[in-house]
Amino acid sequence: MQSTLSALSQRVTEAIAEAFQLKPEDVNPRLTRSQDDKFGDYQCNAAMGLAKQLGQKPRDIAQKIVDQLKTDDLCEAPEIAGPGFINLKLTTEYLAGQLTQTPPNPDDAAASEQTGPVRNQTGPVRDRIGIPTVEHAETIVVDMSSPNLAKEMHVGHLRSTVIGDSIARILEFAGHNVHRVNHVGDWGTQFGMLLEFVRQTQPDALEQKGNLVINDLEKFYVQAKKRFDDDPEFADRSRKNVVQLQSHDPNTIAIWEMFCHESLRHCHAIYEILGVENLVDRGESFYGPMLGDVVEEFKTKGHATESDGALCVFLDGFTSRDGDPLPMMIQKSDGGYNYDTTDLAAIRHRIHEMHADRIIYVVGIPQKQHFQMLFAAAEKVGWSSDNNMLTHIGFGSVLGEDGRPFKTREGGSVKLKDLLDEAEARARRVVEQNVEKGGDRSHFDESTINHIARTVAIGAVKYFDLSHNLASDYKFNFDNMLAMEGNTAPYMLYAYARIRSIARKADTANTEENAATSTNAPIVLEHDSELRLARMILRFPEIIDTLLVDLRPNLLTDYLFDLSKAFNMFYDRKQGVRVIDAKPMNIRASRLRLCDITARVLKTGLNLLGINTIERM
RNA sequence: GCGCUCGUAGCUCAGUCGGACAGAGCACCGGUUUCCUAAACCGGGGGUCGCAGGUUCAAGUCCUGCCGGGCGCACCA
Repeated sequence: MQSTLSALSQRVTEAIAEAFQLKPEDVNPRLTRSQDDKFGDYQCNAAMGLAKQLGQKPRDIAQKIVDQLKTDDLCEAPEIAGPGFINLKLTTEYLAGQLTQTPPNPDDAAASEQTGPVRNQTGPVRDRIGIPTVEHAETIVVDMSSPNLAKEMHVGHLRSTVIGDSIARILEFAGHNVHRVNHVGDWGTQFGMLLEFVRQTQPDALEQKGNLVINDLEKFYVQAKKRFDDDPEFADRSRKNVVQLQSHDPNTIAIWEMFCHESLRHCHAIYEILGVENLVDRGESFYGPMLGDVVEEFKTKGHATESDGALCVFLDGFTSRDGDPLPMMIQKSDGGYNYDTTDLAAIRHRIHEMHADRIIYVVGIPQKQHFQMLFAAAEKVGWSSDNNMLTHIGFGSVLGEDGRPFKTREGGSVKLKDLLDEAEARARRVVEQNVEKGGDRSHFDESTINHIARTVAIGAVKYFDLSHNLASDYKFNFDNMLAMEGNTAPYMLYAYARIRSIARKADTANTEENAATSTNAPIVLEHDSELRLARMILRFPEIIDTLLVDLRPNLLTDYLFDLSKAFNMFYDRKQGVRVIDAKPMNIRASRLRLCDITARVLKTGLNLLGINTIERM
C-alpha cells in the first residue's frame, strides 16, 4: 500500500516543472486532500501561488499544469475550478487495484490456531499492510516518562509515557532504530532524607540484600519529609548522607541502590500495566562521572563564563526577568553541578556513545525554554550538527474537571496507579453489565472479563490522552474517555470487535459453493459506501508519512475514527451494502476482504498508539 | 516586566504548507434491531472562530495591538 498523496505530488511536481521550465526541486506541488468530496480526492493549489510569480492568470497556469499532467493511471481527468484549483479524483480502478494488491497478514496463520474467546496479544503487530519502511533507518533516542524516584509516579507522568511510547512505536514502524530512555531522577538532595529514613525504619534492609520493600512510596516520602522538618538531628544526618552519596561511600551507595531499585519496581509495575516495553532506565546518576568533562569541554572551547562565582553559558536570545542575559548554569559556585549539566552530558552521551541521529524529548511544554537553551548550548559546543537532531515534543497539562491542575480532594498529586485502577474498575462494571445481558457474551469467563476490562480501561486512558492536540491542556474525565460513542477507545475497540465478528460469522456461513477465501479476492467497488471506505483505507499510508514528520498522535486517532465511521456507513443496513449474504460470490469475497483490511488498519493504527485490540468484547 | 502557550457550537475537543459554504463527539430532536455484538447505526437543528486593525487573489490559520485563562524566567530538578 503506497501513499497516493506522495505519488500524486510527484506527478504534479513533474508537470509544473515541465510546464514552466523549472527545476523539480524548486517546485512546491501544494497538493492537499480535498476538504469536500465534491471536489474529488486531492487538490493542487499551486496555480494561485505561481500566478504572481510568473505574471500570468491563475486559471491559465492551472490549464498549463493540467496539459502536462500525466495521472491517467490514478485519476479521472483533472478539473480546474474556482480561482485555479486543480481537482483530482481517484479512479475506481486505481482504488480497487491498490486494495487488491494488499499483501496478506502474516499474523493470520498464528491467529487461526488460537481458539479462545479472546486472543491475547504479545509483542508488536507484524502486519505492515504493505507499507514500506524508510530508506535510511536512523538511530533515534526517545527521552520519555522520566519520573523522579523519590516519589510515586503521578498523573503528571502519564502524558510523557503514553505519548513517548506512541511516538517510539511510530518511528519503529517506519523502520528506525529506537531507544526509549527513561531519564529517571535518582540523584539529588532529597535522597539524603530518604536514605536516612530507610536507615531508621528498616535498619536490617542492608543485611538482607534486596529486602527493602516500600509499599507506599508516596507515604514514605511524606513521612521522611515530616521527620526532616521536625527533627534537626535527622535533618543533619540527611545532609551528611548527601555528602556521603556524592563521595560514593559504599554503605550509603548500597542503600541508595536498594532504594532506587525498589522505586523502579513501582515504576515498572505501571509500565507493565500500560504495555510500555523496552524502556531503558538511565538515571541522572549515570551521567555523574561525565559532568566534569562536559564542563571542561565548554571551558576549553571558550563557551563558559564565570558569573557570581558560578560557571555559565550565555546564549543569544535568552533574557531573564530583569532583561539581563539569561545564563545556563553548568557549575554552581560551590563546585556542584545541576540538571543543565546532567542534560548536556546526556546529549553528549547519546550523540557520541549511542550514535543517535536524533533525540526526541517528550516533556511538558513548561520546560520548553529549558530545552531551547539546552539545544542552543549543544549546538554552540558543536555536538549537534543540524536543527533536526534535537527535538522537544511538548505537551499540555492534565487538568481536573474544574480546569485546574488535576489533584486529589486533599490537594495532593494523583497517583498514576490509582488512576489506572479506577479506570479499570469502571470499565469492568460496564463489561459485567453487558455480560449480564446475555447473548454472545454470556459465556465470558472471569479471565476474559478481566482481560476486556483491562484492555478497554488502559486503551481508554491512552486514547483520550493521544486524541488531544499535544499542545492543549485537557480535562481528565472518566465518563468521556469510557464513553461508547464518539472518538474514544471503547468505540474503536468495539468497532474492531464487530468487524472481527463479521469475519467469524461469514466463515461459518460459508457453504460449499461460496467457500472461496476472501484473503486474496480481487476488490470490486460498486456502491458509494464501498468507494468511500476504500478511499479512507488508502489514506492510511499518507497518515503514516505525516506522523513521521509531525509526530502528532491525534492525527492518527482522528483518522481511525473517520475510518470507523466510513466502515459503519459501508455496513449500514440502509446506506451500505450486504456483506455476509452478498451475491454473487466474487462480490461477497471482495466485501469480506474490505472488512478484513479495515480491521487490519484499525489494529495496526491502534497498535501504533500503544493500544491492544480484543477479538470479542 | 520579558518570554511561551491557549481562547472555535450549551459542554468536551479537532481544524494540514493560508485554499473553496467552519468540523466531530456529547447533550437535544427524529428514525433504525430478518448480514456483525443496540457498548451500535442513520438523519436534523445549533457558531460574529475572544476583540480590533493589517498582509493576501484567499485568514480560524500569518503580522501588530488589546482583553481573558495557564505556564516559565541562574546556584531545586
